[in-house]
Amino acid sequence: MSQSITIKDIAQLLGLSKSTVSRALKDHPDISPETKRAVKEIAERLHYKPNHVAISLRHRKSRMIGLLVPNISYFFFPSVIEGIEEIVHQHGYQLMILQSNESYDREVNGIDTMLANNVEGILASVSRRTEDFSHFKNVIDRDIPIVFFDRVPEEIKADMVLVDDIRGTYDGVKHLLETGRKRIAICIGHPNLLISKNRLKGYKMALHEAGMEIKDEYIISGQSIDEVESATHQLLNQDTPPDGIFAISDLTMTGIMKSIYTNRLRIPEDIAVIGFCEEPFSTMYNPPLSAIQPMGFEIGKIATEVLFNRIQAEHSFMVTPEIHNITSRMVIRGST
Amino acid sequence: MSQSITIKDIAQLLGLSKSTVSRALKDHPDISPETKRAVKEIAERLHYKPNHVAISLRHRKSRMIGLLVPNISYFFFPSVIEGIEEIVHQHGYQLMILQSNESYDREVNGIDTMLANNVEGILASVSRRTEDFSHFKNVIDRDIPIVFFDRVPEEIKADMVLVDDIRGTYDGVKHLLETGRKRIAICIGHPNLLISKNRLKGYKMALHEAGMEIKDEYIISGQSIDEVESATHQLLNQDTPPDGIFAISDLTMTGIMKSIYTNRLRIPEDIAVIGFCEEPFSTMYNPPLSAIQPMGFEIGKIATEVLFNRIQAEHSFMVTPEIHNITSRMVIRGST
DNA sequence: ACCGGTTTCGCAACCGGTTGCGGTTGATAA
DNA sequence: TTATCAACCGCAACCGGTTGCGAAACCGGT
Repeated sequence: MSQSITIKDIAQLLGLSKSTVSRALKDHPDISPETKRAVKEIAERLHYKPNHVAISLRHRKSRMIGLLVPNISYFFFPSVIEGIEEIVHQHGYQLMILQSNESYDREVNGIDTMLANNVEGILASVSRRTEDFSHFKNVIDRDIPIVFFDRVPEEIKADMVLVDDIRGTYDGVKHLLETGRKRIAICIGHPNLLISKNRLKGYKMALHEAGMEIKDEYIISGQSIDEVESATHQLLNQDTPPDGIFAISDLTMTGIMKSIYTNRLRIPEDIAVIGFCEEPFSTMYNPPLSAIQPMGFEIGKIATEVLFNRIQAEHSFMVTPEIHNITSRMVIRGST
Repeated sequence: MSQSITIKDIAQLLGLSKSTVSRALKDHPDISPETKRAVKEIAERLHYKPNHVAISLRHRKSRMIGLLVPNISYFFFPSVIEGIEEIVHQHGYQLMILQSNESYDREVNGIDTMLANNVEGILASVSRRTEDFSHFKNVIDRDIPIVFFDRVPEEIKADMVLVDDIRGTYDGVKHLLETGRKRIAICIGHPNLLISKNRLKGYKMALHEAGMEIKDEYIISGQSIDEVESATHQLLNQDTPPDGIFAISDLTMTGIMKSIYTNRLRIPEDIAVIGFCEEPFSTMYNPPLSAIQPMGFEIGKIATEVLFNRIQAEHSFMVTPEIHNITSRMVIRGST
């Protein structure tokens, strides 16, 4: 009972050849109805399950999509993955998830194992430490469709799906201005990432448009909750502390809120808070936060749809890559 | 440039046979040093990468571990996955993650694809809707090691790794009692799950030991944040509302806190809160929560270590299954 | 010159399915 | 009776590696 049963077993039991069994199982017209019935019945009875590995080897196709993410912990990416899974399963594919953990080596490694496992397409969000993108060029050279999302490389020609970073930040900061805030700070992430640059750009645009000065001491950053928390602590304890703050991500938001709590500031009386923040986190705080929803679920869905379009298209490399900007939604709650 | 290069390509280029190339690449003693050098050099130059699918087919081994979880969204499971990945990668294996999304069919399906992909071992946390466990028996019959964690089936003989649910809840409730709370409520999850039963048991033990009555109206439940929130709302607005509440999980904690916030109750003056809650969520609330840390990271690590022990042992089915209880850590913060 | 032993490599089967092509059988038409 | 053709099925190669076994080539010893 320990070995799984194969086409050969069925063939021997019925005195047929492997080929006949194989064809019978997939309703090939060359096979007589009686043979088909017999084969299918015994296959059913023995719980025959085709071996994906063998099929993958023969067809050079695996019905698997590779997903490369920096991490799946806590924020944002879980939502993206939910969106991805929905589409992937609609197509009868499986998802192979690899985490880079923000390590360049593991990212390269992950791409390698995906290729070695014959994935038919790749969804990727790059590590913040990645500055050499040749492993991705490799994928493209091998004609394997790849779609980047959220954290995208600037210099690669491929499909991209991302939130409208500039617009989202611009809207958020503008909303702070409209509610009367005069000293608005921002906390950004790793400067390597395009999203950091773009979100900072949106911040500056909004301030500039309002004729306000951009002060360097109101621009802080951090890679972890703790780093953000202490950076925020410094920010809040300077001579002219900000009266509004924009958080670039769920992670930075957490650090900021912790610092505000320990500084016993009242929200929104003392300081207003808004930023990119995914459900359900924005409503875990007290008061619930006004937020720009990055809509990870939609990003995942759209990126996967784009990917399947490429997979199904012939000569996908001929089609020019597209950039999809997802417009994020701003929800106003008690923090502004 | 689009096709990946194979052992055959190298063989032809050097006028050797496939077998010689294969052996040269893995330093087989039968091959002369010069041949090895030549083969390795050209393999390097052509970026030869062995095809995992072919190897998997031949060896009936994939160097892949299958992970089945209800979902990877938001709470708890991401931490577990981090722990799992650490060990899996230490062994040079890859992780294949499947989500059941709390659906029985998708759980069965997920197990099937894992088997079809020749995973060498399975880590599983069952869906709350699962009541028939024959798909797991299947795995065991095929001699594929499987380790359950957190949400484990009661009637299957296999290794289990779980937090000490009874003890954790007992400790938490006892702590509420020690800080003077008299009317302690609990919010549990789906009654199908052993963890719900056990955690409820710990709650009753603590109350019983203190000579206190167990009131049904203080035992609420919910499957989603919204359900928990409205159940908590009812709980808090009855004639004799509780002055302490225990949350069975991060998810229920979120619903409880939302309800407490909207009811404008003060923590811990009006009501004390404690429960199973993973970092960093327990510190996102205001005040930061006293919590029993389920230690997902450790669970993942230990479950995976147990699994690899099984994989490496011969006749793993001979060894009697073990149950590993992880003692959770209680951290007291501002909410009690 | 012959024998035994080592070194080095190739043949072919195998893992589990898939598929082009060719063969056998029986019925039908000429 | 024989040529024709469809219906049905098997042979064998293939995907990309792995491996048992045998063989050729070369060695030194006698």
